Amino acid sequence: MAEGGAPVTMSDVARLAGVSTATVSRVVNGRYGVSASTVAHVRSAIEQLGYETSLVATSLRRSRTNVLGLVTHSFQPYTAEVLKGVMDALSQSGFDLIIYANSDLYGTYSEGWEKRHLARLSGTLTDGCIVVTPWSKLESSTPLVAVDPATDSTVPSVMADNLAGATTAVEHLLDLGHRRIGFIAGRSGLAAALSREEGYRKALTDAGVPIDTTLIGRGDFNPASAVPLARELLSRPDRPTAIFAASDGMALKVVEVAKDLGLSVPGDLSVVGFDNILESALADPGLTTIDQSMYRLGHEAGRMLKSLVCGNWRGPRHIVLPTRLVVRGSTTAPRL
Amino acid sequence: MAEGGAPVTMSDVARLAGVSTATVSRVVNGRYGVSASTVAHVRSAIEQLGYETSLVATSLRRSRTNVLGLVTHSFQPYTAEVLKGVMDALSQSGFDLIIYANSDLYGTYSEGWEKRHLARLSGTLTDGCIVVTPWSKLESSTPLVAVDPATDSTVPSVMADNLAGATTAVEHLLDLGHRRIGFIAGRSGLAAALSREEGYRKALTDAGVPIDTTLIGRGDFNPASAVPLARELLSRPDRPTAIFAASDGMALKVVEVAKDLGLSVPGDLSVVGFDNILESALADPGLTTIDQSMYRLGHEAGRMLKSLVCGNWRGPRHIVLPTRLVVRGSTTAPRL
DNA sequence: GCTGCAAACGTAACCGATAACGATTGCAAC
DNA sequence: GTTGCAATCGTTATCGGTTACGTTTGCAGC
Repeated sequence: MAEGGAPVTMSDVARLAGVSTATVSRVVNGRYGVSASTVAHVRSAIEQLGYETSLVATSLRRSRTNVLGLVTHSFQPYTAEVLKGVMDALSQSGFDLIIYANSDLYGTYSEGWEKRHLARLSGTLTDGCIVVTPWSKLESSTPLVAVDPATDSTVPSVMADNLAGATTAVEHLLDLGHRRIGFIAGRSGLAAALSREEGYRKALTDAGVPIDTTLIGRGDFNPASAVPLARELLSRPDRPTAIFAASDGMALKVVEVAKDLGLSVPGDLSVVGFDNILESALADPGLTTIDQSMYRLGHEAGRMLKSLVCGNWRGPRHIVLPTRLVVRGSTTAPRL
Repeated sequence: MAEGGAPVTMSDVARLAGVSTATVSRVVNGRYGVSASTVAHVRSAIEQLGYETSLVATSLRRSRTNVLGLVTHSFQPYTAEVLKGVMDALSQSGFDLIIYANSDLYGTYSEGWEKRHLARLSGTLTDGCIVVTPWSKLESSTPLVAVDPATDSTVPSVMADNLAGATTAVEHLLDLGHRRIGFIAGRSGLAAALSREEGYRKALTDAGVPIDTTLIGRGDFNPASAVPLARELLSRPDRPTAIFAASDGMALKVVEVAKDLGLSVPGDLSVVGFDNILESALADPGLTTIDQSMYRLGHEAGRMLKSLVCGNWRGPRHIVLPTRLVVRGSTTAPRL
């Protein structure tokens, strides 16, 4: 009966077992004060009708639901990685996870989306939420953890050490002997983009290399945005010998453009990215990049939220995870 | 106030606006019968308190929630593709999507999981559900659509034409001149695995090539399961000149094993997969495969469920989507 | 036989929102 | 002035499950 009638409710069970719904509730929740024979009757009635408690009704009555939420506005590949991390962190914890996705604004993103849906879930359906969004100013009556949040986030958060990662990336190029290093930035206004640019500047400054702002292009993390920027940088007579892009997606586009222009990578141009997405490992040549494990971000966020909900979180409100330089074929020493 | 107190309810709004909750409800739902000035008052109170309707309370009271569910036991990459398809199908439809993921059994899958959670959601929280699971025997009081279901599914479903796809794959190898073609099967008991094996046998039979059962290895769709099978097949003195694997994940492992054994692909061995996952396009050599767009499966499932919920579905109960042969570098004519 | 106590179970209020219904008011038509 | 209709808004039952509280029952102790 895939298209059966009304769902089985607790009162259906109570009627069949000849008891009140209160007793059924006590049996379902394993509470004290029900005789063994009554428990047996009720259980048999539950079995017979195929009864399952309604998440909605329970949520409404109880303050705790043992369900955590995850709210995100889009479903990029990295979101899936975060998700896996969260699920592993919640594994065997007794918490289930609900991911709420809105259809109306998919693609045409508008700020405030998460806020609305957070309010619709928290306090009722979920005991707490993980928010994967670059925007901030979130509030909720239940605990919140933001993954990769905006700069001014007051909400507990988990993010990668973008500053150190970017610094390491550029230091790698400097160590190889590069001095003219271009940079393709991410969308301004995002914490990650800012820190990565700061890391670029810091590494150069620390090495005593003056910063040439004409070597900096403003992308927006969208791979396509890197194409015209790379084309411009690489068409210059005094083109850079290396380019650091604030994301792997943009970095891979840089490689593409370089090849189009007849430049070899890494022979004529070294390229470093940031993120370590799957394509980077499989690309030819492999892309040297900074690994920020989205899986780990999700895992930490899950761990943190779980503890926050249980009221036993003792760690810092903001977690910063280390990054790792992954050297592949896209970088080498510059030609003399 | 990220950690505020109790959530704002409708009666809070009603109190502040000096009206009853009924009036607030009418304003929220844009119903007729409220004076313009009252509407203004209520709206201002809503704004002031930051009120949002509770999904839970609405679900309990109403029969319709405009929320659809998606239940899956694990989060593979292909699940994410399905998800994207579903979300696009639901875009601008007024339906939101909830994905329910259980933590306790993540990894240690047990049958019946979906059934329990379907019961907890349907009839209350969701107006209908998409189920991504190889198991069947599902029931629900609201419409259901299964993606890639088991053989005996009575539930409306969407799946790829596995039989035709597999037949095409093997025909491609036959056309190239191969006659000794190995096969690595998927987990038995799954509809997809069965149909793909049937396609393998059909193509050979149609071509008048006798079936050598010693060339068939039983994997389980898990890439790792293909390793020992490939090793055995390729260590034989009369090793096959081509191998068709029931999934890309397994096919890529076959290529790895072949290389380990000093065989070149496609020189010494042609390999065909099934699925067309991202890695297949990026692998070296590119993997010839059968494209079954998980995105499209999800998209069709979303469209179907939406119509089923609205009661205006006129199509067939079971949708079978065509597949497409994608020829890449991993296949060529056998050496003489 | 009466009291005391605890186990066992039912009753009813409650969670937040909705909708059927009833009550009130305003306004126009006769 | 009265009637009728429609607009407006409050009251209340209701959804399914939980829980504080009250009632009944059984049994031991005096």
